[in-house]
Amino acid sequence: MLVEEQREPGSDMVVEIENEQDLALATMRHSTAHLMAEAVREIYPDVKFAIGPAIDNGFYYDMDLDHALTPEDLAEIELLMGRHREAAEPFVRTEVSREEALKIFADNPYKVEILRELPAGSVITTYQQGDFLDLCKGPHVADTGQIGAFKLQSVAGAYWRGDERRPMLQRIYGTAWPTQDELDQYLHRLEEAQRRDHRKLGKELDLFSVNDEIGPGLILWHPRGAMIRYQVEQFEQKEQLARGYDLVYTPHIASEKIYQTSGHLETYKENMYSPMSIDEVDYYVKPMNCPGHIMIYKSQVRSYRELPVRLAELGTVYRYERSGTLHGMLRVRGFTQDDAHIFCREDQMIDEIAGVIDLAIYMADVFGYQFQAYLATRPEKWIGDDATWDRAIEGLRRGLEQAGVDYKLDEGGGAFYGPKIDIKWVDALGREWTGPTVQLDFNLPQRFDVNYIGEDGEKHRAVMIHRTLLGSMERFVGGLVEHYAAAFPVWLAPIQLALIPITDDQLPFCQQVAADAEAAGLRVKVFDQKERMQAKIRDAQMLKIPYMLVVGKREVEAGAVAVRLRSGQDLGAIPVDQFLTGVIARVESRSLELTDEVL
RNA sequence: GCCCACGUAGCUCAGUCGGUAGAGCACUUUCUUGGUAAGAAAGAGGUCCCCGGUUCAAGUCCGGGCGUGGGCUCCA
Repeated sequence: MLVEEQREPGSDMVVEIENEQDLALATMRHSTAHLMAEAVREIYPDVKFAIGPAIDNGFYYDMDLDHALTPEDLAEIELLMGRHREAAEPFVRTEVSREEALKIFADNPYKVEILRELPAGSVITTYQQGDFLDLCKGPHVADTGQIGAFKLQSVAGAYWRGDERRPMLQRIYGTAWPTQDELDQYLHRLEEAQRRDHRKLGKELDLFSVNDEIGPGLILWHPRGAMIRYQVEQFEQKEQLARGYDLVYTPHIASEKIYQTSGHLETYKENMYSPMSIDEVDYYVKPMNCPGHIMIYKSQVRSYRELPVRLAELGTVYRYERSGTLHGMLRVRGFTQDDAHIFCREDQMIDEIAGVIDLAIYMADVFGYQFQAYLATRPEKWIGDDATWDRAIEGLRRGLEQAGVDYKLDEGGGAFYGPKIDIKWVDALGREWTGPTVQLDFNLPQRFDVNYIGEDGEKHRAVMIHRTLLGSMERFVGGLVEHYAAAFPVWLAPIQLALIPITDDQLPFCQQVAADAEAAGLRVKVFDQKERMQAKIRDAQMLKIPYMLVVGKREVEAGAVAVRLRSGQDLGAIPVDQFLTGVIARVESRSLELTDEVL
């Protein structure tokens, strides 16, 4: 395993270090954090620094400061940083005893707390550049002149030690790169990400909204967004049926009895909404689909012959998420999971796991994502016994190998009730998204006594696998919007064809083509408003409609359409039949591209 | 929930020192029938997020609430 996570007091590098280059970059970024601290202290001598690690793409420093920092302050700090960089101040490393260090940093409660946690005899290092001295394990670059191009990005609040009961500190985020060119490229990537923001595009293309009066974190799917979701759902459901899953539906509310048995009222209550009383029994809106699926499994005595039982549901759940955590479609309070639970014998476990992974890879391929798998092992708090955990982790490992997937270990990242595989999708911008998860559960089968009758005529505990492929429809479609920058492949595009008559004389022909296309199952919009053709093309372009079919006198006479792609490419006139046949083929093959020799 | 910022027409945003509101797009009507990213004119459209306070006077200042955004924590 190459992943190494360093969490050193006072000099964290909260970042994956996989090679020398990563280390050099992280070192430079961490030094930039010190450079920033030097500048901040020059302006605000009373500042007390907490920790300032390197992170992905940059660094931050947490500080206790009475003055509330503004973006204007950041510009001033940057300016000072530039001067200290030009001065090429050497980073001087000094070893001191813990007692000496406690004296040096006596007026900084954060550094003192860090020091107190270190063993009494340990050797402490400090680094000084200019007249700024900091407690720090290092390493650092030789002098501030070695620091590349940087930019301070934002001020945010952050709890000391990430603990909401501790003081709220101010955190300055920055980014740093070896060269100005790389910095510019990074800033450009950030702009691109903003341009693709699903909240912005969702509004522009009329895909979804949230509404104050409906409530925060609750998504209203508009017709075009709903069409994308519908296509995704139909595709996935059919694929699951083909792979031996059975579809089920379970109620949105359930009595408290089931959540007592499942343990959710003990361990998950803070995420559940207040109950409603029906005939003097408390009913909860479901936060998870598992209990319902378990009751379906348990509705009859199961023989080893009928396993595995794979129950799938697009299950809508509601969870209380704290207001500050809500984010567009990516973090919401009500969402629909593409959930499934597989009940099987232990000897079927590896095949089932491999089967889920195979399906997950297929989904990634269809939507054009790269992916990275993680195997999450036993956390500090856990239930069950060693042997079961070992067999389960081995099962997941062999499932991954059988599916031929490379993976990284996420040591201790499993749930208390079982280990899991997480697959992260890597989108067009190289960002990771929550993707499929395959989770083994030792807890619920025991609580609900989930079993089957074996060949020996005895009861055996069934293995229970939770799995989701897309996660939730909200998060998945939100992610898709950003992945494709809302330029959806034809099979997903809410509107696939724009019919654009040049004058009203071509309107009847356009309406006929539209009717033919719709009869063939395509989604069409005729641009019949009283506007010039250029304006209609612009409208269609803004909606990112894959194919714009311009029809003038020449096309009507030829029984053709002039095909313009949303890329701006002009394919010229194509006979209507030939064009429709080509598009239908692309829809059926779920092609990610709009053209090839067929069109 | 916590820290910071923000909330003005359907959308994107102006609004100076406190003197009761503006643009572009979209919408409606009229004119225009135009060959690959916006033809022209007119009209309509407002609880300036909500509640309270200061003031002769509040979109503007102050307090509280709600919502949104950037983070912390958490997560599908």
